[in-house]
Amino acid sequence: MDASDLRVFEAVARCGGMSRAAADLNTVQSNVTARIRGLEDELGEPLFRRHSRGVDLTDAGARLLPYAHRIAALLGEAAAAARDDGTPRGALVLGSLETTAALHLSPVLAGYARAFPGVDLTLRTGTTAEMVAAVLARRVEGAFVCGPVAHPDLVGQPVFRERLALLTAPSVHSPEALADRRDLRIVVLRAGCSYRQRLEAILAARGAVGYRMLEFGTLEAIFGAVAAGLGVTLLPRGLIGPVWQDGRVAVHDLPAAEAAVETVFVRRADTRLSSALAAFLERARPERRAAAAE
Amino acid sequence: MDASDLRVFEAVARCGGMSRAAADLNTVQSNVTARIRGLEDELGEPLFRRHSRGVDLTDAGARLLPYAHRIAALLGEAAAAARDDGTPRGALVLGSLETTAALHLSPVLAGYARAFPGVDLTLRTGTTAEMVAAVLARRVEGAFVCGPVAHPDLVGQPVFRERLALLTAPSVHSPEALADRRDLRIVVLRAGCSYRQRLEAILAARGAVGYRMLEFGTLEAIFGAVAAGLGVTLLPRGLIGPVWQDGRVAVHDLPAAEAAVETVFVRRADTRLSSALAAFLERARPERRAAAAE
DNA sequence: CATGATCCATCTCTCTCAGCGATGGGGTGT
DNA sequence: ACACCCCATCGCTGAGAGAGATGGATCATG
Repeated sequence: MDASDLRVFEAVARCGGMSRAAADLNTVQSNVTARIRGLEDELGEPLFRRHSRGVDLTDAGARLLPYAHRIAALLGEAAAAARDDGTPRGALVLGSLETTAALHLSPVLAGYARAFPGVDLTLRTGTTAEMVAAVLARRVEGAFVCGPVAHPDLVGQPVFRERLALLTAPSVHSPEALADRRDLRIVVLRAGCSYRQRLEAILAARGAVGYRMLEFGTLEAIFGAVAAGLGVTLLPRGLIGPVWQDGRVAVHDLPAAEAAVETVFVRRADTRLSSALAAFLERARPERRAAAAE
Repeated sequence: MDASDLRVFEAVARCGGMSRAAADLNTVQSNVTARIRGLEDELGEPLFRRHSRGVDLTDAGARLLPYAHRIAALLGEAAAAARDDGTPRGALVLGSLETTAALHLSPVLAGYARAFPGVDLTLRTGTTAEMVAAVLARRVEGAFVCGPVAHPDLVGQPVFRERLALLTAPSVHSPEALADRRDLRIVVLRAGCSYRQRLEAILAARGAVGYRMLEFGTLEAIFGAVAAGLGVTLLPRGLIGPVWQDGRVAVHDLPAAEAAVETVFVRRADTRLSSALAAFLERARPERRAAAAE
C-alpha cells in the first residue's frame, strides 16, 4: 500500500464515483479503477460497493478512509517540516474575526510582511464558527477567534483581551432605556457574528426582547446605521474612537462580566507549529506589542 | 513525496549509509542514491551530509525523520484497520512478565487460540522495562507488566491484582529473622526483574542489606535454590502452591502495602485497538475469568 | 419500449521511471 | 602505495502506470 493509492482512494470516496474521481485527479477512469482494484486485492477486502450511480464505501473502506486523511495530512506536514529551517518562509494562511483584524492585526501584518518577505501571507476573515471549521478542515493554519473555544482537536492560546461597549444613537442615555423601544434592532457585521449572541444576552438581561437584525458588511455602515437610530451594536472599545468623539453615536460601558471578551488563537492540536506561524504569534503577543509601541 | 521515498529515507538514516540501506532494503546502492537525491530535489533541502564513512542527517533530515516513522506506522495500521472486520484475525504479538504468563495467562492463551484459529498468537516474555521498551518500539502490540506505568505515549489498564509472598528456606521462621543472615542472597528469575526492587525494599525495611543476587531462568530452579537455603525470593502467592505444601520452602505473608502488586496491560496510546487484541483483553478480564471458572 | 446518458470493467498500446549492474572518484586506514 | 569502503553517475531493461477505446449494466425519460 502506498500513499498515492490512498490519495486515489480518498478521491473516489469523496467524489462518490470512479469517473468523477478520475476527473478530480486529472487522469482517466480506467486508471482509477485499476488502482482501486489493486488496493482491494492487496488488502483482501473490497473497499467500495459498485452500483449504477457510482460507488459507496464498504465497512472496510470506511475504516480505511480516516487513515487516508491522516496520512495525506502527515505527508504534507512532513514536507513542510523538512523545508522549515526556522526562518519563516512559504505560505501562511490565517483566519481572523473581522473586528480583531481591524483592531489588532493590521500593524502586526504589516510588520510581519516587512520582516519576512519570504512568507506568502493570507488573511481570511469570518465568524468564529466559520474560522473554527476552517481550522479543523486545515484550510487555515490557525485563526484568531472569540474565546473560549473547547474542542478536542484544537489548542488555543489567549492573545488579546478587549472590552466591548454598546453603541446606540446619541439620544439613548443608558442601556436600560432600550427596554421599551419596540423598534429595536441589532446591527451586526455578519450573520453569525460572535458578538451577536452576547448582545442578545445583554439586551435580554435588560428586558429587551423581540428585536430584528440588520447586517452590514463594513464597520462604517454599522456606525452610520447606529447613528441614524436604526439599532444598536456591540463592538470592542478600541474600534470606536473617532465616531464616538464626533458625537455621532453614544457609547455605553458595560459591567466587566458582560464587556470582557477574549480573543484566542486556535490551531489544530495535531499539526506542527511552523516557523512562519511561530514568528507571527510572537509578534502578536500583547507584551511584545506593548514593548514595540514604546 | 511518497511513502516509499520515506521508507528509503528512514532506512538510510537508520543504517547510516546508502550502501548499508540498500542491503537492508534488498536493492542496490544506486537506487537508494537516486531516490534520496530525488527526495532532496523535491524538498529543496539536502537531507544527508555525505562523508567518507557514510552519511548523517542534516537538520532538515532530522526534522523529517520522525514523520517517516509516523507515516510508516500509520500505513501499517491503515492496512490492519481495513482488514480488521471485527473478527480477530492476523498476527497478535503480546508481551508479558514470565510470572504473569505462568500464573494467569496459560488458560487465557489456550482458550483464545481455540476460539480464534485465525489469529497467529505470539507471546514474548521479559522484564517490565524490556516489555515497555518493546511496546514503545512497536515490537509488541501490548504487554502485561508490573504496574503502575506512567508514560505519555502509553495507556494502561489494570488487569490482575496479586499478593506477593516471601519465600525462604523452611528453617527461616519470619522475615525479620533474615536481618542477621550475612550470606543472604536474593534469587530472581531474570536480571532486571520487576520484583527485585520490591524485594530489596522489603529486606531493607527489615534491616537486611548487602545481599548478592542469583539469577535462574526457571521457576523450578528458583524453588530449588530457595529450598536449599541459598537465598530468598519474592513471588506471587498463586505460583507457589505445590512447593509450599511439600514443605520444601517457607512462605511468609507480607503486609498488604508490600504484598500488593498490580499487573497492568499497556499499549501505545496512538495505535488502534485491533479486534484480535480487544478479544484477548476481554478474555483476560478478571470478572470474565471468574465467570468462566464457575 | 426505445433511447440516451452515466457509470464501471476490461483490453491494448505507449512510455515513463524505478531498479539493476558497472564504472569512477574521493577519502581512510594500514 | 595499496586495498577498501563509500557515494555519484551512466546506460540498459522491464514492470507498471497512464491513456484511450470498447462493452455491459442500470436508470431516467418521453
